[in-house]
Amino acid sequence: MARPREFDIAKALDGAMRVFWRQGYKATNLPDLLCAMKLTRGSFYKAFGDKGAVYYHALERYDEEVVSANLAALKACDAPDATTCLMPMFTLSDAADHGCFICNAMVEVAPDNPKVAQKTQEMADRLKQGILGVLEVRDVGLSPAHRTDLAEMILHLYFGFQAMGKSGRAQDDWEGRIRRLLGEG
Amino acid sequence: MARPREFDIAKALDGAMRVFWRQGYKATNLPDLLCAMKLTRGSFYKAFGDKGAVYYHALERYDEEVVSANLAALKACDAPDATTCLMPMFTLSDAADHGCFICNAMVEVAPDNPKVAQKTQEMADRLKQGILGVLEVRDVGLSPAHRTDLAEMILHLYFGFQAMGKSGRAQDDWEGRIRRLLGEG
DNA sequence: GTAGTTAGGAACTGATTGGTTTCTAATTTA
DNA sequence: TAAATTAGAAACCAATCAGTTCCTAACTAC
Repeated sequence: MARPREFDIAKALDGAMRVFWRQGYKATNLPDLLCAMKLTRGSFYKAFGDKGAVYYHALERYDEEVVSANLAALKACDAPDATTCLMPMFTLSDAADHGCFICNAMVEVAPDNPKVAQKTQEMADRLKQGILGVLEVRDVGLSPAHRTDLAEMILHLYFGFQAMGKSGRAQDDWEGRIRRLLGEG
Repeated sequence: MARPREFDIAKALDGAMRVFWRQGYKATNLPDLLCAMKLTRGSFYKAFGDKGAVYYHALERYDEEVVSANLAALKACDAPDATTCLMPMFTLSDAADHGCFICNAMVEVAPDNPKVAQKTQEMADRLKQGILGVLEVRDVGLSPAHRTDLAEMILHLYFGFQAMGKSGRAQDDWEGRIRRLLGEG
């Protein structure tokens, strides 16, 4: 006894993810957000509550889509060396030329939003585990502690890379660097 | 034949630097900014023009004060190993528990402000040169190209470290990692 | 058909935004 | 003393902000 929802919640959140990813939280106003979600104000507030809630859901979708796809690619890689598998993380694709949503959320939103802070940490941990998995399958000579350290360093390199990318800095030869870091030179 | 300015421009910009550093550009409104600069609206607009101009000046002051102090410390360090000299960069002091202003500006402002983008790149380059200086005095066995690569990696590690720090993540043993990265283990 | 829920659109709220103007009083140099 | 410039406070501006309300129309299940 009710008219069914016409828009697709997942698709709407996809649009929200994209616009928050590109513009950040504060810089995205309601009209921007509604346009990206293809929703009107009424439907928006009835379905999601408020802007902050949608931002969190957008983070969740980034986790489910982008991060998961990233992890799957790391896992599926069959190159014999770890560097080759990790390189895509250090190639700014056209689709992601606005940086990494996790990094953006950490810097802009996390400091005064504990829920977002925790979510970004969880996502960073997932990435780290993915990197660790790549190392475990290959550089078997390393001690587990050393391997964890390397994964953490690559994760930090990744975030630093993403942050600097947002200033438009030209990117350099990361393959050689990662290779040397992992002793695969 | 004119009443002299009573407030200290440098001190006012210092206050602006602190509040922008802590809160970011968008999250800092005029009342916040005026309070931090200890200025009234009238004096503010007459002396500086607008909020955006003050943000840029705040970045410049960060460069002159914080970055310069950082570089001076790197240069003055007399420890025999590079790691010991670089470690302070990876220790979040109380004074800077809101991260690194350069990193914040890169992520929040640089994407749609070319002047800020260029300034952050210049500041990052200064940091890199400082790191490079530390390496040049010590690890003389390295080739120049390898040394530049290492400096760039440490710079990226630093920015990644700062970004992740904003999510409140507990910090781990960076001394061991840097030491191993530089072959000083 | 009717109850219940949705969509879409528009109007509206109260608060806040960055920025301007206008006033008086103070302080300087010539 | 007179011209010039500042400080400080307040009122004011138009625009924008997130969020609410109200309306009609559409749709589904009972």
